[in-house]
Amino acid sequence: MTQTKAPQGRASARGKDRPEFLSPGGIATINDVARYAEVSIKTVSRVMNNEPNVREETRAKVREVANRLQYRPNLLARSLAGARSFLIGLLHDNPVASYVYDLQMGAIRRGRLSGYHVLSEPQERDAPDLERSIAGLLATIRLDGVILTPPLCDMAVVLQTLEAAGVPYVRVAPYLYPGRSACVRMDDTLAAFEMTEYLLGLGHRDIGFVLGHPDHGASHLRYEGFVRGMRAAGMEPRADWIKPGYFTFASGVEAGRSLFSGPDRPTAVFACNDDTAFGVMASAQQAGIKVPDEVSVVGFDDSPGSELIWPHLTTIRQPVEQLAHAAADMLLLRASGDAESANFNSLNKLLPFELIRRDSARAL
Amino acid sequence: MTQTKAPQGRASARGKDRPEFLSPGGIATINDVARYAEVSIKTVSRVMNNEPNVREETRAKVREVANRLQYRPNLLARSLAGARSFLIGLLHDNPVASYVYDLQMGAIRRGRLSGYHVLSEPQERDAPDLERSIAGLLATIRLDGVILTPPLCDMAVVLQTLEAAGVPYVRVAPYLYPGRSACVRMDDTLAAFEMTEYLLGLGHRDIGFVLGHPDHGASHLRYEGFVRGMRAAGMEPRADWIKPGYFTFASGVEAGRSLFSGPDRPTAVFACNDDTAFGVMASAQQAGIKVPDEVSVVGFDDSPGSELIWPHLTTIRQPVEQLAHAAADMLLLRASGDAESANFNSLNKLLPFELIRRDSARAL
DNA sequence: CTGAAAGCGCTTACAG
DNA sequence: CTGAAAGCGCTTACAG
Repeated sequence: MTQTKAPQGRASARGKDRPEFLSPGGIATINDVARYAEVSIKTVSRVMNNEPNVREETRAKVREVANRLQYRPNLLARSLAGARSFLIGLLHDNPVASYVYDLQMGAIRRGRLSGYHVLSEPQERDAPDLERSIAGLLATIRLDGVILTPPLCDMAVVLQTLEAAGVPYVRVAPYLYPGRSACVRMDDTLAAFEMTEYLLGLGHRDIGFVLGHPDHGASHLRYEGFVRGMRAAGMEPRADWIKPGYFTFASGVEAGRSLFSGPDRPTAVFACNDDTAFGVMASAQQAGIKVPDEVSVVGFDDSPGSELIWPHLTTIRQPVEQLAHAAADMLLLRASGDAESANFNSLNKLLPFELIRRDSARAL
Repeated sequence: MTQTKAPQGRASARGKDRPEFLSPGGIATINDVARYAEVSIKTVSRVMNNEPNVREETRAKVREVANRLQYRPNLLARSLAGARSFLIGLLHDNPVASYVYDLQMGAIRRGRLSGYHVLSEPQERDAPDLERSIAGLLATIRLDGVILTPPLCDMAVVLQTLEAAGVPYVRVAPYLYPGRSACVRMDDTLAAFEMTEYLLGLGHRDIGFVLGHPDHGASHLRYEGFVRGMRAAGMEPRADWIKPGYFTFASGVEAGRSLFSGPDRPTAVFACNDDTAFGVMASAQQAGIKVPDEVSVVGFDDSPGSELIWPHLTTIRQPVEQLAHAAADMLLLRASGDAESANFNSLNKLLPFELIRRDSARAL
């Protein structure tokens, strides 16, 4: 009963005789709480997990002791013993830092509501050992779920690896393999359609388009929206005004150079993302063509730079953080068993976008 | 010996009779490897951890089996049993997404070399329960180390909480409490000094300065560099040209509005970071003052926007990713016991910056 | 409503 | 050079 051992560090605190009083840097365990509350560790476990079948009086006592000892269940021990790891992974390979950052914050914020943590795992989609890398991650850490972002979310090998490991995943803004998994998206095609309508409404007829990276589904969806928008107005896009692009500033410069090379040029350019639009604007300025007086330029993303550039960029605001928040939400609901896992894969959430009118597009 | 049980999921695979053959989604454990290699789990453990005292022949056999079964030690189990968690935390509360993102990538990349993962943990510095939040994190997950970023790295309560929990930490770009912990930094003062010299070299004498957020040590260090640079040239900064700022675009606009309000205005403005510089440039343009023809503007950070804005921003490039890489390096060396933990707290690494001359500053 | 036992997949501390 | 035992801090499955 009366133990005289001095407080000890973690390594030496092994064995049945843990110090009677927690050492300064010592962290209380379920055993400490059980001992002080004079119940079994199973009862402590029940209280901490809000399980039923505990007398209210007992529950209160355990809570009080846990509070006093500042007890926090060890996540690692819970993971090892139980069916959940309280960890979700965010797999990404995306050049736009702000996009990845926002996704991450969304996942982290939703995770915190349920005691979950997020592991940010960059992956290189061209790496020859991509499969090994992901499979290794899943074997090393038992993730309760994974959020897959473009372009990884459209790679069969990635999906297969996750499925083989039996790890639930939600895809953000997927393009290929519809219905194969739970998804969270916004309607890229509709957004591009509306942006096209907006340009047409400003009187533009000669509209150029700069494609996005072909690996990213969004490139194709946005292009489709552009084409549909033109056709809905009885027009056909001019093939020589459709330029390749890679979601980069440089590719926007390149596209602009080509678009603005002769006298026969578009009065508006729709770039597949903001960085590309910035490049287009830069090349216009270099060519002495004024934006928006002589050419309107619009983008897609509402990235931080869009209010920095001059003139401010008209663009589409994506609910990036909310997408990841919703994805994490699906995963956590499933992990907690609240959701019907049966049709988990058919979940498909659509979030709204917003057309942000700034100064880079103007009536003809 | 001959088990007829069908492959089972994780939950039902408990007990001594694990399936003889791993189920499709099943993950090999140390027991599987030991059984197939006909050694004890301790020997497998030795091989996986590259410990000595294993016959080369035995080692090879274990390696072969581990490879065949695609065995990966379970991180959670290693953490629980051992002294290391293979997890490091990155605590941040910073408005600049690209800064946090780069730090994270640096930590992740260094971590991977040693099988470590990074937990990104945003914290609100003004939250009343900041201490509880961090202490809770540390109690929940046994982190092997924490990387502390500005402004959290200068908050006594944060340092105390980490120290009380006995978790080693490295501070990135700290300002207060020198020598209290291992640090990684660049010389903000010298960088600002050199930027000031550069402006002076261009013939500017009337130089305004926009301060950064007072919570961030970098603000003070950079201001100090500016003052020193001026004094080294025999000049004293004009007090009415020192404007408050908060590292934000809006505060740059505000500062610019004030600086450019009358005819008696500076010929150059040194903003404490890029976002602020962008704001200063915007307000110059609104006031009809041309950059760089009528006023030079320089920033600090080399953020993604600095090549987007027109004219391109002259600024200081910080080695952000490398800072976090170096911080993680210190932590991991310590965790692996290679480093002398004794003087760990006196480690202090200085990384080089670079003055990036672009187009926003010009000779008078 | 409560608890004793077994086990998660590893490492530690020892013994030989 | 190798292994048996105990333990990390929890949850699961079961018994009462």
